[in-house]
Amino acid sequence: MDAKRATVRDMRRRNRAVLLSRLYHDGPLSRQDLTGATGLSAASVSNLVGEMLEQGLVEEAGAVDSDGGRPRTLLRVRPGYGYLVGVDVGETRVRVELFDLSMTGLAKADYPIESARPEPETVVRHILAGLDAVTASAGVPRDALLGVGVGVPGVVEQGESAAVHAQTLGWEAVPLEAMLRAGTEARLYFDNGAKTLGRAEMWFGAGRGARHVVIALVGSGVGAAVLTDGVSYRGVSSSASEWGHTTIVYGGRRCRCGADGCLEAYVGAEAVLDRWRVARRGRPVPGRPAGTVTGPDEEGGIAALVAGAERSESAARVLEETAGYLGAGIANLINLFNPERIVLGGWAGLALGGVLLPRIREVAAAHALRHPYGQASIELCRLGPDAVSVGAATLPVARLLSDGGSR
Amino acid sequence: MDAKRATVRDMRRRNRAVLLSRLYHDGPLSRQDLTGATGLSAASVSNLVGEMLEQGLVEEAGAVDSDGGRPRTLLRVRPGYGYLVGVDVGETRVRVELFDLSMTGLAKADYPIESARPEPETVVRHILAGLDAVTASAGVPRDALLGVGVGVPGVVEQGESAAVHAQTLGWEAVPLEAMLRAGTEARLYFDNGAKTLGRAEMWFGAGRGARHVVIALVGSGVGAAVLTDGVSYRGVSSSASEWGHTTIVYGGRRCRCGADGCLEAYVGAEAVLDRWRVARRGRPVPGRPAGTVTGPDEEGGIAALVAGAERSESAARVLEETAGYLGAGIANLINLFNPERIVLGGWAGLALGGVLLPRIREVAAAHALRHPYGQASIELCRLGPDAVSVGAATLPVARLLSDGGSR
DNA sequence: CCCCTTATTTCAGCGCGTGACGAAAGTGCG
DNA sequence: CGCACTTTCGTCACGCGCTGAAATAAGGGG
Repeated sequence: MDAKRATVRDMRRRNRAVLLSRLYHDGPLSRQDLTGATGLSAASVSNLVGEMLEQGLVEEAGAVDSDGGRPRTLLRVRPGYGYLVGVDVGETRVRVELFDLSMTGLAKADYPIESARPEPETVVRHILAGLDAVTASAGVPRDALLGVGVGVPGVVEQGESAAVHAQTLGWEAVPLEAMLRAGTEARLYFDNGAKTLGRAEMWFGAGRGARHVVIALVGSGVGAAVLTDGVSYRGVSSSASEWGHTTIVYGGRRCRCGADGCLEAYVGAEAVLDRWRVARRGRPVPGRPAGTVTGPDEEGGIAALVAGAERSESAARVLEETAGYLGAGIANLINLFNPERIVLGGWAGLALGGVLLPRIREVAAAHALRHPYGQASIELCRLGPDAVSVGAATLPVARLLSDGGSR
Repeated sequence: MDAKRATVRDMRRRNRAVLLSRLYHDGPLSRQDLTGATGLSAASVSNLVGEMLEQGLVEEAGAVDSDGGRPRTLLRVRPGYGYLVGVDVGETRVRVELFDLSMTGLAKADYPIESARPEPETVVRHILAGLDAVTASAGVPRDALLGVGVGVPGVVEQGESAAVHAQTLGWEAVPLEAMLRAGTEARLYFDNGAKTLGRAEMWFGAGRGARHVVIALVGSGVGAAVLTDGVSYRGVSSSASEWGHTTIVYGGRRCRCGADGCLEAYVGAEAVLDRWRVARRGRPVPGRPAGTVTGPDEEGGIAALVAGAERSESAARVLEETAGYLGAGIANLINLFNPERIVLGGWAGLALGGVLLPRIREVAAAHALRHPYGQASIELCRLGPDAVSVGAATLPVARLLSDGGSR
């Protein structure tokens, strides 16, 4: 509604941003290529690139013949211009990983979390320790750190200072940004872990090249990230895309969120295993709402279910039903968001999708409207669940690119 | 991903756009107010406003005392600078309406559609006739027409030339833009009718002031429009927000779209009446999928249902169930889009919402996650269903504002 | 009528992209 | 080996557009 005014400086920043993003995403390019790709005049490209070369933001990267004439010198973003830290706050461990600008991993530190409901202070301590550890081990000085991205399980309320609501950790409005800021001067960025994974997939995985992608993640929980032109959709406070808690079976199974018939209560890993248990024994464990029966080894359970499909009729039936719910849930995403591509991931999503993908596509086709379905492809994630920290580290990179590298 | 370069001219266009939008939406303002509101320097505001005054885009509108000093002269967008036409292609009639820039209706023409599956040519002929009729009757010359916005029932595929897919009209990829362009030189804009209604509600109705709104429309069909900062969310080809065909009861009632368990098959007007019929007779008409039983007077039926709630137990039950489905569907919107406000409308939505709104809020609260629910208010549309043409006419206005009025 | 306050306009200054022109860096042919 | 040709890249004068400072306009009060 209210765009902000533009000054002559914003223009330069923006043009630097355009050039820098182009160089970053589309590999080494010559100045010539850049004039064509961005529409800027050769003079401006030369000017802007010269400035960025001087600042060490970009560097020359060889040359390529140009039949007959002066060879083009290639340019790329200089990986060593700055470093990023990506943090993955998982339910069982905190991972802190250091990257250079080319997203090459340089160091990594893991801190296991014992409690199912860890104190925020503990997590903060782990993150700060990891920050020290990875920068020290790679010999990266503090002021070369462009920023720290943190992916958390739960809702990140972006605002003056980011706060986290994570039901699974028992966190309510934890002022994570303020807490971390007390211990470091690095620029901090926060987002939901599923969304950072989506970012990673978008930049380096199955989402490459698409403008409009929905990443659907299925693990113990179920979430989604909607990404348009590289930026993720956020509502009023960024708690958007709570796909797992949309109603898909009105009046159906009780979900751990307290509502009935959530998608998560049917296709979340716990829920799938619980449904399998019911299918084998004939009836559910009484008095226990679905989803609370957390096995010590859900991953093994899902693997067993997938493996058992050939021999066991109950396993096959549960899988078939899961494909049904998942396909309908994906059809909902297609109808609501009309994406170019749906990327299914998460550890359970990958395990189930590996065998169920064709069936999921069929069900989604039956539930979605013909037209949007025809424009969407359904694929599996290419990066593993470890990419959460990669995606978190792209948060400062995105900032750098959209700022054009202004300090 | 790839923003476009900026030149020094883009800057001026954008600053004009910022000023113009401010003036348009926030009523008469003085130059002084504008400097504060936009961040531009007083010199630039004066310069830009002077230019726009000269072009007749804005005009002075009185003055207001400023304790002790020179009074501020107020400025506003000049309503007669240009004129808009909004077209509402409904299922029973084509309405063509002429507005000035302040959205004051100047002339109107309706053309009934007899066939349930009208030929595109017929509709095009009506639109062109209406265009002539309204401009002639108001004495607006052709070159004063800023543009024509058309709202259609169905999916608008934006592209080189807009095409329309409207299942209810039996239209498949109708090249409406090309067809109209053959008969007029006006600038043409197309969007789904529900979305244009959402735009109207956003600019002049219940969405005013909110940055992030979802408009949920319930009539015979069910649709939604997601609006962020005044622009509506579109997917790859803008067929986004097909809320009515998201699955809410897995394996449930057959919908006219062919899938099972769509929201529309429960809360669409036809579906509600069908459910009521079933509730009264005890069983459905066999062999007839739900939703195809189009009564001649659905509106009367819904009114009767609402009125009958006090006496008839079956009516009360059907209403209660409807509130449940609608609440769950709205909760899905809240969870997925995390809006600031949900606006329920459409003729059936208003009729049902009038009595069911408190109950719908309760159900939505139970189904949505606490956090996003807490940030969303649920309200009723303020403008009637006739606002489709108003919303359609805002399409060219939006273009004017974002262009800063450059020719 | 003069002074004070506030709003608006004027003006010099500066940043920025552009087009034109020229330098740089190769290739191919005599 | 040198010259012509091709293609890429850098430099410069120019015009546009925003800004801050100073000047001017428009009232009110004494």
